[in-house]
Amino acid sequence: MSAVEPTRPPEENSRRMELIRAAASLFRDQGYERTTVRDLGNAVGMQSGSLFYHFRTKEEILVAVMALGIASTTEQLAAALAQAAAPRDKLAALFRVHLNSLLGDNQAALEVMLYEWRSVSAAAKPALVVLRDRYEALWQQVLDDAAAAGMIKQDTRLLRRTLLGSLHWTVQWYRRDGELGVDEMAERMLQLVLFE
Amino acid sequence: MSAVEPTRPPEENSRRMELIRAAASLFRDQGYERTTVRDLGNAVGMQSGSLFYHFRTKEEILVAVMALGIASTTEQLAAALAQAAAPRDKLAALFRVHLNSLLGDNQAALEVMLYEWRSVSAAAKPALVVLRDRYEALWQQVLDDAAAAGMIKQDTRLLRRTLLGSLHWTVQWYRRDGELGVDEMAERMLQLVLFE
DNA sequence: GTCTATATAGTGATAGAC
DNA sequence: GTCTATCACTATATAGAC
Repeated sequence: MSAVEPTRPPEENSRRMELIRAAASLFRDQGYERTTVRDLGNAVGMQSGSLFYHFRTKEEILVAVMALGIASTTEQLAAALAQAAAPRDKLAALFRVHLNSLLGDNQAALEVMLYEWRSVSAAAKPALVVLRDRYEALWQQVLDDAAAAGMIKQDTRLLRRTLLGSLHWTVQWYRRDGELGVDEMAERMLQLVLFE
Repeated sequence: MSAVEPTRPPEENSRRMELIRAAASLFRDQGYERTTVRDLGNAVGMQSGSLFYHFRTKEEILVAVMALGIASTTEQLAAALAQAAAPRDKLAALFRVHLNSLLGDNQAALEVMLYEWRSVSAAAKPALVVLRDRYEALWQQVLDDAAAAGMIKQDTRLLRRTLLGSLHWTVQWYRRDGELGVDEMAERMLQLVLFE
């Protein structure tokens, strides 16, 4: 499988990345504050003290989870947009990529980024904000193009914020065992914003 | 001012309510987990041990904050809907009441209800869910009427969830010191969903 | 109803052996 | 790179005086 993801850095398969992924699930399920370093060690089969060989603090783990969540989502969105030609298809990509990154299998990191923001220290925020702004800039561009094509409302800056809010909040009510699939829901949410 | 709110229970002015309001602010600003009982006592000028005369556990305070947040918002919405006649005015009331309850002065309780849900024990959730469902039922009725009148899209159940998500998320980006007032923003967000 | 004092348990992080 | 052992601290909650 090594040839499948040739562009990823080598740390992808390291112990450190294994820890980040385990932390993402725990932080999502229990919250950052309620997850102890003992929980984290347990999840990867090591003692809590050993974690601090890989990370200096618990917060450093949180930041790594968040950076992974937003960066990998941005990567996926950029790839999807590159493949889509029509404005309608680019719009659809926004919804589809975001919801899959949030609600899909083994996708916990983006949710942590969105919902544990308060636990990030002031020192660590700027770097994450840069990543988030990069993601939202992709959104803004697609929305502006769609508005120019007369497909959606013109108030695109507020529209971007309301749409992202709608999508972010799905984690609070979406049930994976329900009738509605993620891609299907992405399409229906897109329909709500299109003129026709 | 006692005649202004004649229907409120007597506990409104009690020490208990004072504590609930202080807790709402602290939980909103720092999060429930990061707020200690010492913080809470400090905020109302008492020792941490004294809190437990009024509440059995810290979680009981959280639940009281949430119940206040959702119940008082429901009350305000019901009152606003009773005064609005046209479907357009009822729609506007949904946005206006919700945003003011979330972003207005001294309005912390609803935000706590929305963002600290994970810290509520399974035993305490059902009672809060009843209150939340009552609030959302008001929304659903107004949206159904507006859709029947041809003012908004027909997929009103998903629309309710996306709109509430949009509104909930405003706390993450809205700046009270910015240019945009709460009522003005409510109107613009309404515009985004109206056919014309 | 509030205080002081404290029980009980858990937390993040460190030091040094291996 | 991981383990064992533990430090230093903080948390919620309780007991009994006032």
